Amino acid sequence: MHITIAIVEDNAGIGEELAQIIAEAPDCSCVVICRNLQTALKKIPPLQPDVVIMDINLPDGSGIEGTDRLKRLLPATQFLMFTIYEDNEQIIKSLEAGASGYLLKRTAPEDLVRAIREIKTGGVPMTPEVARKVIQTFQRPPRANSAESLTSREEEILQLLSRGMLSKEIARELSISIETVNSHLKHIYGKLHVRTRTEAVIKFLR
Amino acid sequence: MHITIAIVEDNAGIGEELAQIIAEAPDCSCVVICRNLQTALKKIPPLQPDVVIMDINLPDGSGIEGTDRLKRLLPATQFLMFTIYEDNEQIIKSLEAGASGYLLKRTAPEDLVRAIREIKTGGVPMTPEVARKVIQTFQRPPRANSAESLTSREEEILQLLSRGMLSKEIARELSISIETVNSHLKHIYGKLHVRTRTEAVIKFLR
DNA sequence: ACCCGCATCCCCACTACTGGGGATTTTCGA
DNA sequence: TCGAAAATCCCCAGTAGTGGGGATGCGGGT
Repeated sequence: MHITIAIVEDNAGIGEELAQIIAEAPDCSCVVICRNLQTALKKIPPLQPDVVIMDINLPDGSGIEGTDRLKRLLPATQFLMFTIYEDNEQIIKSLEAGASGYLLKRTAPEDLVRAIREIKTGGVPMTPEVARKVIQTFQRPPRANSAESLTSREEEILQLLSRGMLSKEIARELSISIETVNSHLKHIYGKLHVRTRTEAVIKFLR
Repeated sequence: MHITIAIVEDNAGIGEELAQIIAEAPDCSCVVICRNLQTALKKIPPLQPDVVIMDINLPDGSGIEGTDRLKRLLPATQFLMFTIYEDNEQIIKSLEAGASGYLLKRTAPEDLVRAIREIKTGGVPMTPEVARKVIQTFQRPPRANSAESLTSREEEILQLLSRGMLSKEIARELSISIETVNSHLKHIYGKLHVRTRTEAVIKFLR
């Protein structure tokens, strides 16, 4: 089960080093090293590698953008980000673009090879810190105490609101008049400190 | 560096088995086994365990709800879901409730102990399949056949829309007229098959 | 018995949004 | 270079939403 790998990394030294590490693994081989996005977009698609190791900081654009473009052309290829950035923004954007793994550049050689094998077999190689950041995006930030609590009726209406229903439809659903719905909405807006239903829904959906 | 563990599991057999596995690890000890949510909510907080192993299917409620409640009382405690459910819904809800790990019940004993150590030291133990499902929630689902793709300008406007901005504000932000914004909105609604901005935002926020 | 919060309903004026129509210029790929 | 798609702007009629105001009745607690 041989794994073919493409590297996108602008720093020649690091690129060589990665290729070296990969070459030493019996089941892996590096098929190309690209120093910028343009080259990557041209050379990688026809090679159809199993895995692409992608740096984020590239001279002619972001590796995230590159991942996004390449993933559309190569849906079966796995993308492993390899970067110094460990902020939430970069991590999440990478995943959104289609990456399935995220390593920091301080990763040890043996861990890199392990990550390549892992991503190929359906795993999600990430450093523990990165994984924590990812799952934290799911967790509700500590409830803002500025938001006064809604009554049960108000919550019920907010729930329906967040399904995209019009006031008219909510009124029909709850068998009350539209005036009442709008009255509840006024109170909801006041408590959530928003001015439109869309803002209210956004807050509700976090 | 001893790790104290609480188990919430309604099935007596499985609970005992877990406790047994934990007892065999030199650095772990199980401080309590709870067979339902009510007991867990009463007995676990004063014990302040390092890790809680939580089943999802409990006789008097969901382990997800239990995690949510307990995590508020024990923010430093790590929650490891241990369940047969591997559908997206349960996984995501668990993470939202505050869980930091998610194992399936077919996990081997040695993997369980490894997961406990991992979650304690800031990692995110998950089976590869579960991890894939998690990161897939970030990835644009393969463009729904019915949903035509938005142009970059349309996406940009949808982005601002999802921040709760009025058409007027979007126009000012992008230095274009409100008519243009509304024109883009019409196209967005058509492509997303919605009739209001709130619905569009809901779809955009998934 | 009284008050207060909640839910209900109503009115009004104003603003914002929706959904038709059409028009022009710019951009970009075949 | 030609044409299609995108982005820009405009008008209009109708609908929906926002933000004031006030009113009634119900139930819980002091």
